[in-house]
Amino acid sequence: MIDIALFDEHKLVLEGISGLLSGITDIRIVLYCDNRDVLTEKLKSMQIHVLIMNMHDISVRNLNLIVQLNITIPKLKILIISVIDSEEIVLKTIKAGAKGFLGKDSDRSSLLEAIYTLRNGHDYYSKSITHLLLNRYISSLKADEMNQNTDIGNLSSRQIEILKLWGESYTNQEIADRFFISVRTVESHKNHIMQKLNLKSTVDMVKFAIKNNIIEI
Amino acid sequence: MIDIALFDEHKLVLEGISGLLSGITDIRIVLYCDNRDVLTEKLKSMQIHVLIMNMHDISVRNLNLIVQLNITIPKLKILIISVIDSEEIVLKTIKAGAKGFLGKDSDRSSLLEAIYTLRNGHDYYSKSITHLLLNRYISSLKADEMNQNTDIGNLSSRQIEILKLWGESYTNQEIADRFFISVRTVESHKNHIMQKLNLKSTVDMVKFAIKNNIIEI
DNA sequence: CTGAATTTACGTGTTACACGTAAGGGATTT
DNA sequence: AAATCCCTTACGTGTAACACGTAAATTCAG
Repeated sequence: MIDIALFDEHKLVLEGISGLLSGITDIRIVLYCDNRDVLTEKLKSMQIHVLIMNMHDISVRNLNLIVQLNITIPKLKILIISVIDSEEIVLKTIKAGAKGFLGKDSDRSSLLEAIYTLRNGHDYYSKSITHLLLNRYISSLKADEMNQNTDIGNLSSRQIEILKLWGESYTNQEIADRFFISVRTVESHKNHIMQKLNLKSTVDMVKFAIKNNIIEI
Repeated sequence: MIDIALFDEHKLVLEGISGLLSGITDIRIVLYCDNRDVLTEKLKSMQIHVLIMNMHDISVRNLNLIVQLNITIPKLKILIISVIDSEEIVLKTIKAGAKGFLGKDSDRSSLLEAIYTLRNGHDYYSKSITHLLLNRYISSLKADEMNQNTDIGNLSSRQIEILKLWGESYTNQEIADRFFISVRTVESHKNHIMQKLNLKSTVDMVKFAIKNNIIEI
């Protein structure tokens, strides 16, 4: 048996969703709520599996509600329903901690699917959302590839070694000790790196090293 | 009419795919190729819409082939078929420039769907691939969120201003001039930032600033 | 083998950082 | 009203890092 809570500030929507779920034997709606202020308190006192929440807009209040619920009641899975399936709203709600999102392409069967999926501990996104996220991811993958391949190859292996340690906040002296060379030599290496890459400052050198996966953020 | 090329080093696979596509009136296989060395030349001399390529393994040769084809024949859409639908192979082929990927869950109808989708200029990924990519993206989104929210809020607006300029490789003197304050004050601000955030070096300060979107890479 | 690049290193002057100290202002608390 | 906390400003002093030039030994490729 799955216990559901419904939250929306319009009672009509509550009734509509409620109707869609009537007749399902293993789904039970145990809370209807149209008041944001009492929602958290009520949810805290009950053992609810899935909260279905309608997102009319992407207000900070809504996002905060999701974040707060995830903190106070981690077991509760939040399923978002929204007619607005813009990238922004989807990404922000997921980041806030929603475990499912039903876009405007969803029907009764995908609602049920989503509830069962969330109950089983997995995420659920309707088709349109899936496409949207996927496109975004793919293009970010491709963008990644574009931004690779600067001229790390021009640096010698020694120079990269130095850069790597320096990028982990070692002092020149520590680097010198590690390689059994003089501090002045470490300085020379860094000078050469700066000249070779035409960098103006050490800040730029950090950025370069990060871009080229020489150091981790 | 869509013109297709098939590439695989095993002739059996070529015949198998060919069989799946026979009887489709608007799809025409115009090139069967089992030899990597002549593939590019033949493709260059023909006007082919979709290349179907079987990926037995994720070798550099295969990935390079995709990259090279995308450079020399940009109009050509590459559709990958593979029984290995590991994350690695999928991500790498997509990054290399493949426009579609059919995992082991695919059947004849999804092959057709993929061909038409690619011909229309869109990407196509079979269900298992879609799930795989989506999970990866979602977890990266959530990881992002985890790594956010360090204690940027503890920095005063003045301190952030200083950090921002310094992160763009301005010298202390330049920053001082811009704000009509002493160089020593700029130093003080940076000292306070380091103390407050418990940073050991300026390298760490750059990393902090990047993590918290104060400066761009 | 020869020229170019790498690795090593120093000199000298400037800039940045570390750590402490401190005064004045604004906001909040007691 | 006084005490407290934080922010902004600033200095003193010593150390570390950087800028720029120079240079020798080594390595590497044409």
